[in-house]
Amino acid sequence: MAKRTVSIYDIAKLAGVSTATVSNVLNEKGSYSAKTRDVVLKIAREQGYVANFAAKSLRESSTKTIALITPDVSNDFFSTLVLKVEGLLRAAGYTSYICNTAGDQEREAHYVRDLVSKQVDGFVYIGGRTHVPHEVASDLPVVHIDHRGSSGMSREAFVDNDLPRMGYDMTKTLVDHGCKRVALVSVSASAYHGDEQDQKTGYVQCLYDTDIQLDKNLILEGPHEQPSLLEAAQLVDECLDMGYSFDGVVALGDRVALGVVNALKHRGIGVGQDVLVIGMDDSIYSRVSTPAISTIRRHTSQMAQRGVDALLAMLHDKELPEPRIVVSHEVIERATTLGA
Amino acid sequence: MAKRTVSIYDIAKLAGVSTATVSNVLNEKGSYSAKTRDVVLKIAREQGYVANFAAKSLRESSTKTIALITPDVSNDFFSTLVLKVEGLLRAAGYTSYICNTAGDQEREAHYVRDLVSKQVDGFVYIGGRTHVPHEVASDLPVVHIDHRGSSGMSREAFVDNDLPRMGYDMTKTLVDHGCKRVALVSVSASAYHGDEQDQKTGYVQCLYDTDIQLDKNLILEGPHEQPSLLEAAQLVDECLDMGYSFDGVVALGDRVALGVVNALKHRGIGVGQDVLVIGMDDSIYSRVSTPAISTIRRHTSQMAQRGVDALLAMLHDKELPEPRIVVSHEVIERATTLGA
DNA sequence: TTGAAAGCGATACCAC
DNA sequence: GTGGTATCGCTTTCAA
Repeated sequence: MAKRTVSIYDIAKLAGVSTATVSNVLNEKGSYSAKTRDVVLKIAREQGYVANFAAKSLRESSTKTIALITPDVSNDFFSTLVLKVEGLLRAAGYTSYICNTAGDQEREAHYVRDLVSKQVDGFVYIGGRTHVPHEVASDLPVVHIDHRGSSGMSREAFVDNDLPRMGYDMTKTLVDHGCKRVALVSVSASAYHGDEQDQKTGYVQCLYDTDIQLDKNLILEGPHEQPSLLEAAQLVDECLDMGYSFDGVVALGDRVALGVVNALKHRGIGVGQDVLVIGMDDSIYSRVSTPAISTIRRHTSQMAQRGVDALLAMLHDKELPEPRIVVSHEVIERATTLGA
Repeated sequence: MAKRTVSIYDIAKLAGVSTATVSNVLNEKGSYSAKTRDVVLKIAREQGYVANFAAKSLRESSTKTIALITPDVSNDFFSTLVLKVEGLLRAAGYTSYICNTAGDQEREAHYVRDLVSKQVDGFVYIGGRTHVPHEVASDLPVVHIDHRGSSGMSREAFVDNDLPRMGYDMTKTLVDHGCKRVALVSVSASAYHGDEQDQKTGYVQCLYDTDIQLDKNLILEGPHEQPSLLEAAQLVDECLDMGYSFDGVVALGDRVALGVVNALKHRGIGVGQDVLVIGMDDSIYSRVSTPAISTIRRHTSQMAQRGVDALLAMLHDKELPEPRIVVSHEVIERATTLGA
């Protein structure tokens, strides 16, 4: 293990050739004899040579690196998307830089600056709601996946679900099972307050379409200060303590749904019988629950694929076929709406 | 928003000074008049100037970037550690590169090569078990947190828990509550087979110390092919189906514990009454469960802190006070050992 | 206080 | 097939 980092120049000297030739061999470009190639490769291996990425990207003004910006990697839904996007990018020869903003706009702005400085080739926003214009001299392509907001860049694409329809379908599922009083529970991080208004629109619309009277007391919205699980349980408790009742719950998020289920179980209310519950995102939380929670599957593979496709198209300066992509979703029914 | 990326040279020309002066102003180094500073800063801001990181790190041969290598960011315990380490490093002026190896040694080797090429200043391994010697010319400091394996680098530090003692304490907790037949359930990723042997040692030792006969039929070990939750449930089912019985379960991991709890509940066995269960890591899984699962808290903040301290010490070429750091753990009792 | 110029490591054009 | 050399953007030394 050499102490000092070995450069292309060292290889050239040891091999008795020029740096140009070494570069050619190492990158399999240009032409060189088989003998030269063997010598160069052998010496490079012996010396533990690794190309200096800084020099390379300075010269090529490209890093083959994409920044993934997400508010919360500990959120199962986001992290799934992040992992899928990362995998697809890797397959396309790009490295990903995963940035966790924790919903902090200032931190995000700082990140963006840093990333532009680090010469990333593009941005992918995954989840959340931010509006941090990129106030730096760059013209990088940006893709937003399940992300409300714009970067102000000229080359942007958006991949999303039809959120109002999602809220509609969740509500409709409960109504179809006979629910007459459907509550809505939503816990949003303070930084994203109002994050889930689109789903709420669908909820309201569905109630209207099915001639169910909207009851404002059944719209339970809370900030995301403690874990959303506890927050949700608390909202349900408060609602019931005040004497309101419901026979169905649309929970905007599986974690929220799990909190609701726990609170109901705790009160001896039959989840899946007395009260039906549906969550959102088909995350681990909906599956570990007993009873298992009905939810909305959002087709993350497709979202990741479409997003990466759009990004690659922009990176290669191709025509963008569709700047706003809508991916379908699907209702997954489990015990909390089907009963035992 | 300028189209072309603006360099220090552009700023210098516009400000009517030299690049050296611009560099000084921007880095608050050397000396310059207040007037020069104001002009330079104003122009830099107007032009949306961002330093080219590649050029900077090429010149300084330091990137102020640390690579964090972890097998599985979707594991709550690892991701907590990753986030804490990242936070501490950020506070110290370092950026983190988060690398998810998925337990794949080849992928890890590839990563390491890439990271050395990218001129990271150091490595932190978080979790898992790998032994990928760094076969590249570098002499970077490496810290291992809850990670079995060595990089072969000359400057290394290790932060860990006392794993045998952990297994011992888990088992002892159950025995202290009166358990006589204690099962051990372990689900390890195939890549890390035998990952949890250390805890098993403690389990065996505890049984020996408390005069409980070790029953090999109660040691349930499975590979981690499907989600460990299901795997664990299946192991429990198989064991019971074969007619073996137990009154306590040491589950090596909270996800495993949750699977065990679900399987037992499903059979109508009173968890916390008929059978006591203890998990490990104090992750989200132990808290979302009903009944809540007793577990081992591993003091991740302290692990992160000690690890980062060691890394910074090595980066600054200080004396390393302690190459092998052992962090304490703590038994957290909840409903699965305390009953309702 | 300011500036000219060398050099970090790799690439690529253009001679040979 | 091979090599000399300008170049990417920035920092830093040394002189002015």
